Amino acid sequence: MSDTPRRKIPEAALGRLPVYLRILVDLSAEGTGQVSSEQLAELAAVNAAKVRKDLSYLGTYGTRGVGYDVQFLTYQIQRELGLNQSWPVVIVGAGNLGQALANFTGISERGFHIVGVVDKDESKIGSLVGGVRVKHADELAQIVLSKSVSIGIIATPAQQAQDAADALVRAGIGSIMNFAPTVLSVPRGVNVRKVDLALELQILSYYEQRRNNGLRSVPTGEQSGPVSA
Amino acid sequence: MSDTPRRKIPEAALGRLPVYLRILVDLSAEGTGQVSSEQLAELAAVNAAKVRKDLSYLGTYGTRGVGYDVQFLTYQIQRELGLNQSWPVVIVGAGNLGQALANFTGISERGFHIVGVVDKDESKIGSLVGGVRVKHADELAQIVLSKSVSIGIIATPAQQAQDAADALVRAGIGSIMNFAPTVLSVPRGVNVRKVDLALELQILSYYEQRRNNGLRSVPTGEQSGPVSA
DNA sequence: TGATGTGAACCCATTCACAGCC
DNA sequence: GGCTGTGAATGGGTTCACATCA
Repeated sequence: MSDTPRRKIPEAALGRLPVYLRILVDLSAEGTGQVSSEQLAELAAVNAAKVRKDLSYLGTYGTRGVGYDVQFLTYQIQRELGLNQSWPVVIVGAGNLGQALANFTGISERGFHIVGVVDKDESKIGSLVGGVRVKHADELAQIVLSKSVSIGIIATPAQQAQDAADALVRAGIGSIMNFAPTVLSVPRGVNVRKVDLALELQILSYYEQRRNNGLRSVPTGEQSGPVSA
Repeated sequence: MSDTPRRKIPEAALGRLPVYLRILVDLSAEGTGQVSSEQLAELAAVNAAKVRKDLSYLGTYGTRGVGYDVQFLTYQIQRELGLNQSWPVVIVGAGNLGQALANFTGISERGFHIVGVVDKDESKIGSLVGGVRVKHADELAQIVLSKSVSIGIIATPAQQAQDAADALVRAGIGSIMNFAPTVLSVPRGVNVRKVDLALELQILSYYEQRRNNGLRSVPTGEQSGPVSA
């Protein structure tokens, strides 16, 4: 009803909205004003029917016989994703990854800004990463509270990830992005997303192994191959 | 057949195998020899039936009434994922992210090793990251060939990601992990996986927005956010 | 006419529930 | 008795195909 759909979007469709969004922003930069589901599908490397169904969860924003207005659709997706506000984010862990994340311009360009980076390691405290000074992990709660942070990023080693999660939850954070290779245990209601590099590589490894089995011999000399008693 | 299942594992199940694997490795380190589907499920935060079905794709490796042998199951998962060999990996892009990835110990600890890092930026060439010297992007094909690399990681800015992909494919690589916020276009048969930080954050943002809507005052229909002035 | 929006069909993934084996 | 392995049931996601409307 009305034009603010509060029904929830299926997880799978939700995961594609940011992809469409980015494409729309690019199209807009090129001066494109209208786009069809077919074109969007092409650019996002998915099926056109899927695009239409995904977008239909937002509301009825297309024009039959014409397509979608790029600007308008951009706005609607942003609003639905909550990107019409800039979310303050705190990063736990100032190692390689934490620093890379803090310095990653894509974050601030897309609706988020880093308001704090904390670490337990005294030698890192005080250094400047991503425009903020690294503070001690003990100050986490204080930062979360004073800056009304609701999204936390865990970029610690695996051993400290659960502690970091606990601290974030205790501080009142509602959503966690976990870069540590651990399954976090958090109370019901806290959103967690996991990004795991090694895990993704291992999946690639599986497909690559299959590719090679049909085509060529084993890539590395390391070992005799997948089969061989 | 029989003992070596060459049928392909469903994508969804495949994505969970590395999670089980990591848990098994941890269990083994603690000296645990046997594990039940129930315990594994608990640790992986999934349903026990799912664990059993997932593992059943590998073969019949459990013992009814007892559970799974940790060592043996570990080996079987590793073998199925192709992790009984160490895959050489090349990284394109030596910026913040590329450096963080190259220095990430989790990679080398889990069946992969970095054999090359390339960049177009002259100022980066020659510097040492992750134990290897950064070379010019022109040398990519030569590295891929001489080291039999089949997995490439794209850690460039969005604008250069497609070029990087093209170069990797031309050099004969079969699998690509894409960290750039772009939908890559590659020939059929090349495996691509995308890891997109901003995209994941935007999904969190959606859930966080919904959380706030039910619980606290809305971050204001228009903006003003959780912070407000 | 041309492209959206969507019921219906299809397909894959998850979960159930129990037969089978230790 | 206990726990795995798996058919069968369920549920979600994708795709089809067409009614609908600018």
